[in-house]
Amino acid sequence: MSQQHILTAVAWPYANGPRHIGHVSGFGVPSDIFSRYQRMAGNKVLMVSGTDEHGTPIQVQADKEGLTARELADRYNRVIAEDLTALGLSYDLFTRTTTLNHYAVAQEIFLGLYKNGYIFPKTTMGAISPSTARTLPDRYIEGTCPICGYDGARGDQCDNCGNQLDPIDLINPVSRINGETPIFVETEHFMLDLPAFAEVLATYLQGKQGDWRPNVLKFALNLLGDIQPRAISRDLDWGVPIPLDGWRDRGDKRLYVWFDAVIGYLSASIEWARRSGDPEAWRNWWQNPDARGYYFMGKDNIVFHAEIWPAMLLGYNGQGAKNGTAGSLGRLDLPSEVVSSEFLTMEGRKFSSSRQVVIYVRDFLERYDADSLRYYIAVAGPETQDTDFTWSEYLNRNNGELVAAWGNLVNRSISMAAKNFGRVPEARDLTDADRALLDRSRAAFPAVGAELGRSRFKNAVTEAFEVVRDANRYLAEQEPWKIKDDPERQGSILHVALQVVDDAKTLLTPFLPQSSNKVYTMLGGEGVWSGMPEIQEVDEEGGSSYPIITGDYRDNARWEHRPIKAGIPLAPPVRLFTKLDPKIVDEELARLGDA
RNA sequence: GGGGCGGUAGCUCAGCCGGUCAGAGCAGCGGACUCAUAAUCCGCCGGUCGUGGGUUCAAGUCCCACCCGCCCUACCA
Repeated sequence: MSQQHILTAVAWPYANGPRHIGHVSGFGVPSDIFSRYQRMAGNKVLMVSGTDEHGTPIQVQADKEGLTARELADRYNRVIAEDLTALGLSYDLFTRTTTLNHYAVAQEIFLGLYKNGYIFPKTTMGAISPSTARTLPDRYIEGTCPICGYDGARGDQCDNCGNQLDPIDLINPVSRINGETPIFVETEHFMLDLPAFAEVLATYLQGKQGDWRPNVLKFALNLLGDIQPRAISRDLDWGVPIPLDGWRDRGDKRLYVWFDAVIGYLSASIEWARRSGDPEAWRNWWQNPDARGYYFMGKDNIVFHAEIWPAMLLGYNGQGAKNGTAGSLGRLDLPSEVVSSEFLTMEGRKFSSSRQVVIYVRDFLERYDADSLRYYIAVAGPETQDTDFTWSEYLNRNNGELVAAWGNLVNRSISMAAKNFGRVPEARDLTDADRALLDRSRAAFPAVGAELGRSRFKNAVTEAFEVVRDANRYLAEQEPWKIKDDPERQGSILHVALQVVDDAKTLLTPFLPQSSNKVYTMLGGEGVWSGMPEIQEVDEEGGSSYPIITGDYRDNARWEHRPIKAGIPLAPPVRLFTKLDPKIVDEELARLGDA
């Protein structure tokens, strides 16, 4: 097998509240399916992420709840980490942006860019709140539109006439946070010189032709058309300090949250290496021409991952128009692939926490199984276009596909064999039909694997399920229950069926790790088949502690057919999935807001 | 305002470079079977592929316009 180093960089969930199933359908589940497959295929995967905890929205939410930003971040960091663990997402490290390590790495990247001349200061006009002295971002200001007279216009745009606005032009501008009138003052910020990377970014992106999903590539290339310098600092006290003399100790200037958040991929890799006992190990994924970096996110993040983050890396490496030299970490690799998902909607509407058009991961998992949600997202999620989540569709998928097709295949095969033989029977004198099914299931490994390798999860899971359907058809045709007078033939049929169940279990492991582990055990497997993540409490330098997600994924799962052994004892099967009562559809719909 | 994505059977969705591309699953209808969480298997029904033009021997599949849904973005002045 290939033994390639693969970095799975998963978008960082924002810690201003719990995450809903739309969020995890965009970054969480796809990235985990991908990582589990890559590990099974023999590659060395490093899957990292964490909570994104800086920025104005966190501060605003904290003010609303009467907490400090840090307290709010602590709360939701823990909630999110627990939810992602419950979903079975196999992070090597899920950390957070408020660690000392992250601050240090983010500042190092800033300094590298600064020294190479890709960051410059600039004075602009900004709105601040007189009572708190905090800056108000444009979208937190509203007033009357100077163009159409609409009185609910936001500082950045009028929702009524669609025109772009400058908050300073609004008539009667007020803060959306507390209603007071903002004042406009000069403020100095640092800008990232994105135009200096236009050329090299174009070359980089052109090289991805045929590799990335076309919509992502087209979008990214298009951005280069009018690329502009972008502010990477904010007037805020909650964030990473700016590591320059005269700025470092200022309480009112911080790095822009997006600037520090994308650096998390690197800082988390470094933190993982330190915790693994080999502090230099991260370099295998970041400074290795044979390594590949896959970034998973929702479509709203493409600009940050396909343009800004590559530009930051290029600048740090000294590879932009102004050249320069690599910083102290050394030259860093750019993303190999940016895998963007579209958006999930909820019963035909946008997810909206305030309108209660939402189902949080936690609430979902209190009532339903993680594998069941993972399956829905894999087979019906927003992979290449927006898709709609409906409870009735979820019920149908769960009951019709997981329970009736796959769960039932496992159940009928094992219980028949357990009842009649008490063990895996011998296979003798295989017929053409037997061989056809066995060949077919074995051939699914390269086919399904190819789809997984290019992040086509919907195709992959559909193809894996074809094996399940073929196996059910095989049993219907062979009718092993009718030939009790010929135990040899009956045993052969059941042996074939169990072999294909075992193959299908392997093929479905990236999607359904928990239930696949059950099948593994039922068929006599020992040890851990597919490793599951766990929360660990770790200490920060200086005393405080925080939860991380990590896990031991050196498990037995391999992406290959394995012959099952005749004679292995079989017990009556346990049920893999829970059949849902149709009435849950109305119950869940009743929980949604009307709006 | 600019850019992007999508609009395919009742439902959820596949359809890459134009020519078995008109598909899958579910639902519905009719059969078979009983090992299995009344699960499974077979068959049938079902779409002028958002609208209107155009290119082509040939267009969901390319071009133009329009309608609808969604996403991103707006420096400086």
